[in-house]
Amino acid sequence: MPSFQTSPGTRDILPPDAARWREFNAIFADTVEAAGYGCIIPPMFEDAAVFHRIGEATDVVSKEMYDFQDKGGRHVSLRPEQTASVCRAYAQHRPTTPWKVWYTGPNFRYEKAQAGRYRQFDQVGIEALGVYDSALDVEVIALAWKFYQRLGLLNVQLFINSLGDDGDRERYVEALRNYFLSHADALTPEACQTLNKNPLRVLDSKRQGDAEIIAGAPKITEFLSDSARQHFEEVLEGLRVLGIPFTQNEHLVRGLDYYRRTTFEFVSTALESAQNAVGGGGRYDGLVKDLGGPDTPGIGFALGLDRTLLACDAEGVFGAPSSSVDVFVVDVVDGTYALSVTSELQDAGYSADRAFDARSMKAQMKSADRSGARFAIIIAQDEVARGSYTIRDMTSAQQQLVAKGDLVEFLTRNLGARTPRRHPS
RNA sequence: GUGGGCGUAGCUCAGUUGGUUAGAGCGCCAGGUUGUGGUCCUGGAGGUCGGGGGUUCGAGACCCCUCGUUCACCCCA
Repeated sequence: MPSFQTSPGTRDILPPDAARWREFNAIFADTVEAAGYGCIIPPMFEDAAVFHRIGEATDVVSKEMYDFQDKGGRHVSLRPEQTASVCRAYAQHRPTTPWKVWYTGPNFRYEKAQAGRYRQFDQVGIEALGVYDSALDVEVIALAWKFYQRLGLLNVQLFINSLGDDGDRERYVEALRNYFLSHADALTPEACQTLNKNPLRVLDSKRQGDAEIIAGAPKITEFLSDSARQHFEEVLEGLRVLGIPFTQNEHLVRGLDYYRRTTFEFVSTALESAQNAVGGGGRYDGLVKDLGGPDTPGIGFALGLDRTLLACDAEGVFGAPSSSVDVFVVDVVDGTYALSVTSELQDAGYSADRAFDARSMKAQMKSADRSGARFAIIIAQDEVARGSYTIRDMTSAQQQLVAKGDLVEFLTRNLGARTPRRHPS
């Protein structure tokens, strides 16, 4: 056993998996930037009070916060999500609206790890602030849907619900509380505890014993104001226009207290583990105001990177990219030729690797094979004397001599032209 | 936080009712007429059996504690 290993709920993402993560983020960025969302990078920790706005009664705040006092006595917390940070950023910088941003990065929750759940977990997401229009709800949901499609996921189901406005939500919660209290003897003890903290979340119970009572509970739809109801209808109609299939679920309440009106969740039906929600989001029209900013509507979603990749595995799509270099330089002279040839080829835009420690030609060829390189460039005394290097095509095993000054031209002919990525001047 | 399963080589795992120097496959390294990979053959390196305590003449096997991991609950992505 090694002396040190990763802390519980954290892990190393090694190659080639990390390359897969990068690809995941790149596809996400392409998808949402095409709709006008700009990248935002909020800090990984901030004043714990920012996150308390998520809701004191939520598990995320009451028992999962990674909070501590810093050396200056400030009470800070590692972010458990990024929505609150984005709203804090909006209140702090007051950008013009609509303000549409996207993010990626790790979040932290002190939970016990299990399949698809970690203490440090990555999410990608978008937030759009300053717009009440239901068309924005549709755009946000559609972008998540589009992204899943681009990954190749087929077995993702969209559940959607409306929690109404502030007043609707309060009246509904009250009605639920009364209903559940009158049936408290038939509920599981766990559900009764939840009832004390937040009656809404009793609806979320997966326990068999609660199913019957929940089925008879009042429906949110009966409490929606006319404007909230109309807004919701418009969202559903927009989804139909785009041909995005959805299932209305009146029990979808989600665990964060700031949600208003539209809430939605993406569930992978390919996942057999308990954590099968791969993404979720909704409107949070009061959150910016709660954080001391102007009364500003907002909507967004977050997708769990780890879970979405688990879903990809379950469906056999979006595998880790195969990593390979263009050429592998085998130098059995003294290693200095490999040094300059790899450098020269890299400057020309080709990826080139080599072996170290003056290993035998056989050993170097083995490394060349493992590197996945299409060509091995072999340099021994003979080649040095001739000023031409042996190039071996690793797939056909054909070899030929190429003058050392013609290497780039040879690769251009066989692999296509390349130029290294540079910052445009 | 609660409950169940599991910790033996880098990886996947064997290891008989407790009994000598703990094994295999894969991977890695080195050889197989010294200029050549992917197949094959031979050899080699690599383990304080998660850690600590206990029972015993003797523990990788049994007991306790602990740490880690995994699955589930709770909750969430």
